[in-house]
Amino acid sequence: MGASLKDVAQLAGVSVKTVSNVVNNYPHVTPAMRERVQRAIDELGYRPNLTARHLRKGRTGIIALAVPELGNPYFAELAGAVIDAAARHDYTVLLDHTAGLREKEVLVSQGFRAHVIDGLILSPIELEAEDLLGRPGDAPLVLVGEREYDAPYDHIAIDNVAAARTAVRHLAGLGRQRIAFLGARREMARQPAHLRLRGWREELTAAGLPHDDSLVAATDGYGRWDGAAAMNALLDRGAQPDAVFAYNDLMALGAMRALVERGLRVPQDVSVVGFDDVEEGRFSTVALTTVSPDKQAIARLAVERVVARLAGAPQLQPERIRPGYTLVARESTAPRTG
Amino acid sequence: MGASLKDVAQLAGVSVKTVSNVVNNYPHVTPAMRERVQRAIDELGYRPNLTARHLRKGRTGIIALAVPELGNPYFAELAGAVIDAAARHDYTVLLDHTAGLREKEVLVSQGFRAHVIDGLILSPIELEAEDLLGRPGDAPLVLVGEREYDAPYDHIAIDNVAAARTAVRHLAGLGRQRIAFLGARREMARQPAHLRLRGWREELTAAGLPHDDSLVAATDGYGRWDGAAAMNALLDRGAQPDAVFAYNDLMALGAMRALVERGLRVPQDVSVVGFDDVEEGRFSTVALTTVSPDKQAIARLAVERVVARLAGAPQLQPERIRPGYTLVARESTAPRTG
DNA sequence: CTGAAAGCGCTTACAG
DNA sequence: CTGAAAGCGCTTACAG
Repeated sequence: MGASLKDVAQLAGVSVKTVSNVVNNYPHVTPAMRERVQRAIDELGYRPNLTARHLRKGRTGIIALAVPELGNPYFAELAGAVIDAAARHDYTVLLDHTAGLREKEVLVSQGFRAHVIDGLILSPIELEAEDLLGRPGDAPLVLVGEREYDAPYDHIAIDNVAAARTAVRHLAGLGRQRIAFLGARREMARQPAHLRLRGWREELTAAGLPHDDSLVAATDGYGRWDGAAAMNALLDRGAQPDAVFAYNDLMALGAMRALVERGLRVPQDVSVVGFDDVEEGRFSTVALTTVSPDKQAIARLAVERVVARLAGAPQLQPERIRPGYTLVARESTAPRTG
Repeated sequence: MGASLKDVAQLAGVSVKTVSNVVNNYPHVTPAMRERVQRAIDELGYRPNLTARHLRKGRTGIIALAVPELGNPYFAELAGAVIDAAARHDYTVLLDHTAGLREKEVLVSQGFRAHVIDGLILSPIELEAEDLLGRPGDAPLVLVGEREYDAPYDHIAIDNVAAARTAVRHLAGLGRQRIAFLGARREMARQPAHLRLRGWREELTAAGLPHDDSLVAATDGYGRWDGAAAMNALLDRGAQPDAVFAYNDLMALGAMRALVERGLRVPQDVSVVGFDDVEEGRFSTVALTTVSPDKQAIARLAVERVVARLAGAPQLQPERIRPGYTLVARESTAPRTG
């Protein structure tokens, strides 16, 4: 049991209000009074009970972040950036992961831990727009990532179509003609890879290249293993790509591994481009070319948006915000010289 | 503004106690009463205010986890496992990272967010035993990882000396004679690599191999870049190792990258063993041999320990708990055949 | 099985 | 510049 405000007030011989003033650095307190109270605080080892404060103020200073999978370094790096950005606004971060399961995403979006979180940043995979309809509570929700919704919520995401086109253009510029796409899904409509696949298709057309659907590999997940499996499936059915654009770095890395195992050389035989710019791609034996979204900006904007809404920014319209990205060319798409 | 218990009670024409009984699934409530109350709850869209509950009960159901760096996949994977383990006990996880900075670790260990977290799991890098002395508050603290302290706290960590010896034994068994260690620090006493370096030294002795200090590379950090830099430094000073045991997988991966850049082959010229078994090592072009700590067990045990202390387990002595580990041999230490 | 009331530890008008 | 008092929304003995 720690000491309470009342205990401190009693020891210092003042009212709780005065102690509260001191604790909260209320300016108009005489130095003598401040010192007297501080002495009592030190003596008792008093620490304010934040829970009581929360109840009283209706705010906790905690925002939740829910990502699909912390094992994916993209989300781990993003989470780190969100924690830092939140700290700059004196917020702490409650972290949850959804495994990309709609059910879990719904649970989270409906406000898990009601009243203990002031706001929520969610990176959904399978969530549908209708799931967002009757959100109870008033904790602001900010969406992050490549899924798009017709829903009145802020959404922070780079322009995935344009970014994908940049990647494909890079490959086409290298003279590659049979550019595969790894990471589609069976039903395409609203899946995460949707926009990147569209970018792939658009840019192929722009480059005057046919888009051969046998060069598209569908997967169930988005990890290294899925990338390797998709690559193998493609090769097994005789697709013979000379380049691969993968949904993300993890899949690209898995694909590279599969290529090497089959005796194909990267980049000489097959060029590879990923998406996310996770650190690991910089250190793979063949360093990975990738689309690098500005993760710091994504994290910062998401947090700022939550904070602005909490500050009651008047008439803040739900907005689609597009942070920047760059194509980082590395060894996996080095021009054929040797 | 959500509805309160009182609002529900009023609408249902009962006392708040009765509503509380329903909300908390108190068994002795007549079905008719339960239904009446439930109807009022539904109508008002009532959701209990957890903050108030927390204040009243003195518990929040939140435990904090502080790791050095989420960008290190080992910690990201561990964090994921902790979140899952905590969920099994109905706890949510507040996540923070310390960058391995003593100052931040002290802050965290002193109970950041007092009263909002019920307990704390901390993986320290630079924290000293004395920093743990006058911990205020009574939130249980469980330590995790390779730093060891003479302090009355639970500590979950695999046997780092034995694990390191296993790795070095594996290398020696391959006939390697000049086994380098990557990841020491300038002042060795209490640094994280301490125990693994000791294991390296002990096993070298046991194997009848001299331990040449020129084969030990010190680093400042523990990332991929540090591993590459340490490897290069070692090679630059003409050390000529035929094997490398790195403090962790990230450093091992960085070292492999450096070796390849210098035209050295892994494993033919230099065998490499890491530590952590992060998924990325399974997919590197040369799959990485590693010591694999049982992360699930570490996470589970840490959470269980916090929960047990919160449940007021009587006379629970602070304990050092040692989860298991295995050596996973992969391509980076394949026997020389070719 | 249900109700009336106190209290968790704060903050904040409202006085003075 | 400081004090007395109400109230945030729950839970929990204590009665009945």
